[in-house]
Amino acid sequence: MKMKEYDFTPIEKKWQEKWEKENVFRAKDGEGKKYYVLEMFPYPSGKLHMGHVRNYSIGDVIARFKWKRGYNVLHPIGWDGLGLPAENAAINHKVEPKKWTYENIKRMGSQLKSLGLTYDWKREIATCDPEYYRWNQWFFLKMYQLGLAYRKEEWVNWCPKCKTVLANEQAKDGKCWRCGTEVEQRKLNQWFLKIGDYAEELLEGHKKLEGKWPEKVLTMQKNWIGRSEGAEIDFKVQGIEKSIRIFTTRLDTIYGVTYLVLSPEHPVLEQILEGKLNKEEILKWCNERIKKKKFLKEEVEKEGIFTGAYAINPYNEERIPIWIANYVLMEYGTGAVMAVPAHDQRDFEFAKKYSLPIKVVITPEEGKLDLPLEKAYEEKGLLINSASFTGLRSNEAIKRMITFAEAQQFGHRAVNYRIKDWGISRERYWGTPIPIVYCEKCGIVPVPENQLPIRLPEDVKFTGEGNPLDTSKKFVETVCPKCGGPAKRETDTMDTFFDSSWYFFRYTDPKNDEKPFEREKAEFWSPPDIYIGGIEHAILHLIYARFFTKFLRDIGLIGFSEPFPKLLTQGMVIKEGKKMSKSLGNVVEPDQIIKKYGADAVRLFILFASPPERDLDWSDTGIEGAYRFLKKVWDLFQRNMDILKHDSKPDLSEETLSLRTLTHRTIKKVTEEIEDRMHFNTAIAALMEFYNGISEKEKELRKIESGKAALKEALLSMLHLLSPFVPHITEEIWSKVGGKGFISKAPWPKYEEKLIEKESFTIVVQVNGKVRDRLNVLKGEDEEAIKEKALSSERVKKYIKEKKIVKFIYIPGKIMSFYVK
RNA sequence: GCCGGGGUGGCGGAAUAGGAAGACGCAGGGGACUUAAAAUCCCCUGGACUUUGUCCGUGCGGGUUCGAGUCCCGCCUCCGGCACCA
Repeated sequence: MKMKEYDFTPIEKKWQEKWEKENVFRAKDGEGKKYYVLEMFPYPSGKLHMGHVRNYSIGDVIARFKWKRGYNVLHPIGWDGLGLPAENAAINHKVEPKKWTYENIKRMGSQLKSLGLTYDWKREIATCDPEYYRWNQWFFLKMYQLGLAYRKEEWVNWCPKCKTVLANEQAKDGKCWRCGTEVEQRKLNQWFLKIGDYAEELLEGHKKLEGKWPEKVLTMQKNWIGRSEGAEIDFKVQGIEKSIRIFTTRLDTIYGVTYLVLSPEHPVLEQILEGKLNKEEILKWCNERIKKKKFLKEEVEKEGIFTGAYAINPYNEERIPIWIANYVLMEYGTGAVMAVPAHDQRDFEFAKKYSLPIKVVITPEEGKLDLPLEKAYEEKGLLINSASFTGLRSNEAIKRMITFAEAQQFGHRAVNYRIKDWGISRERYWGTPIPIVYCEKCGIVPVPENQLPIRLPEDVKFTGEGNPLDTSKKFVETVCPKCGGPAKRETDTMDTFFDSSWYFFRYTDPKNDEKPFEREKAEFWSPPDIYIGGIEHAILHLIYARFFTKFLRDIGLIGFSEPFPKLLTQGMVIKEGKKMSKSLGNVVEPDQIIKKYGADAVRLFILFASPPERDLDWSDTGIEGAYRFLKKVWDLFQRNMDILKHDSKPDLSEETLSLRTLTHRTIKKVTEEIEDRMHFNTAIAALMEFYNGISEKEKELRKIESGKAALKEALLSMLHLLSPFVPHITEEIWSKVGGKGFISKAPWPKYEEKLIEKESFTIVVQVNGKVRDRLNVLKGEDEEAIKEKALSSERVKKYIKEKKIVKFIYIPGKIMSFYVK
């Protein structure tokens, strides 16, 4: 008999077409038990990379598993279509961003389809579609009404090459995240969202996510939000009315303050320096620091300058000098710091450099400080030299000192956050236009809702300099919605993180042209039951989306607060321990691999090689192994076609029992690995063992009727268990053996508990912790009988001899342990 | 510096609640089939030794326990994040 060979190309094409044509994976609003699988949508850069393949294969296994478990599954895909590369393409290759983007979407869409993913393509969205970004504009207007969106002049990171504003996180280490150019500081009018208003809630919400999000991500977010408790205290300035407010977490050290320090950008400087002879000199010094201060890689040498002014410590009325120093940040706290050189290392270094006094006010509870100090003593301890607070422990002193400040009205308890408001303005073209016009008469005027969307104009010039939107007269020149007079449009567009902060709701109602989405639909599907994506979005995207969800709740569009109750962050795909990159020349192209081995083999390998959260080392021989396995599976089914078509029921006859036990154990194992742990590598390993077990017994069992039935049960179970991982080959075999409909939707197999219980066990016998023998024991044998067996074993006897058994432990079904002396 | 997460054969990884360390796969070695090769199949594959078996072995050093890759204490090291945050 000549067997048909495994020829994946036509098989994969055939089933991809069938699935699409017969609308197999359409999510149905409002029906049955729902399951929403979400993967981070891709930026349409032009082609799929292995990271995408991994991300979407993981999601697809879950989606297919849930379909087979009878769920109504929403598994959508879309495109994070706006962003800088489209514009760079326009500059470098003279292609319009729109054309470039949609061509990429088309190409990447067909790449995704070649992987056999279960997306509901009817729900495909693209953020660059005016029908999508109009809702960005709509949300912005709501935020503006609520005071959540506001405009202010702010120092911003400016990339001189991209000629754009960068968020702090896009300016890592002082370099532009895209082009690597050194970032400069500029002061510009910017639009901001008050994410700071939600800082506490964002932190509070983590409690619900514990155990469901990777701890790493939660910690990163916590650090990012950076809550710290302390007090704000006002210091009067001698000679002027104004006082300077500082924030401190160590109020217990306030008797050790020997000077105040202001950030070079501090607004109070103008007043303090009024009338001082060297005012200009000092301001010039400040400006120099502002320009270069941010994002320098190494720690900058501390530098300062005396203002000539003095402040009064409200606790002891002491007169202390006011300095300006480069180590104080304007964007944290109040931009002013009380300096306690004895108990803060930074102040200590500064005080040493400029010969400022160092006054010890905290001493350890046990032992003594060596004086003079060689470095600051930053620990908490007992207060000394602190008037009526002397002798108190730090924590108690802080409490009492705050109470004192509040009673005297020069200070109060305060909480500070590191997280800053979200600057969304980008001086760019390929983004969502901010729906604001500037009227000479009326000032800042929001565009009325009925004028949305404000579309991106097409008569723009891409020169690589400045904002292309400024070059479109048609766009810029408009009329004021309020007075009808001439006005100019805002030409800044929104940060693309705005687009990705709510796209997962749009999937639930993607064609709605009256609202962003229907609440009923959004709430039927969302929140997504699982969200899968790269760890690189641990902070920004995931915090913005959480913030956005709380905002949507506050305007009544949804009724819950956390968008992603369960998060799976997958590791990178690397090769030989290194990140894949063009410069290293170690990029593996999904297209070529699919062509050579087929989508099923690629999926199988990528899921088998490592658990999802770890980095995955791509291996050219590993993919061969996956392909080999599929060929073996194919052949196994080919040569057993007769059995599979035969009508039979497995029984409990003795010679089939071990295979039947293996079958049912494998069902259990694979089910749990997918459902509970999402460790697909071990699920696949179990299936390979299953294959080995079947092929070992195949010949024997084919000879008897009951054996054929057991084989049939095993083979069909295997086919179902394999199908979420390798959907094409299993669909093909399913159709060959006369399976009804699509295996993709046929019910997942169930295991029988009674077949999983083993008839006999191996009991390990240890003497003094070392394995000395293994006993075969039947189910139901009692402890005494087993013990007797163990003690009569020659191997065990040898080690016990005439020694005394001091301790004896028996763990049923596992181990027996003797401790002898 | 601070906060996370790791470290198991030649390699990717497994061991889910403290109970047989190394499942499964890759690579390697040997054999079968073949004129030959590919493909396929079978066997071996942590180390050492005095090889019916014994001892050692999960980054290092201690500890708890009948029993530790797993728990505790102290280090080393790699990766990631944050970093003058008052």
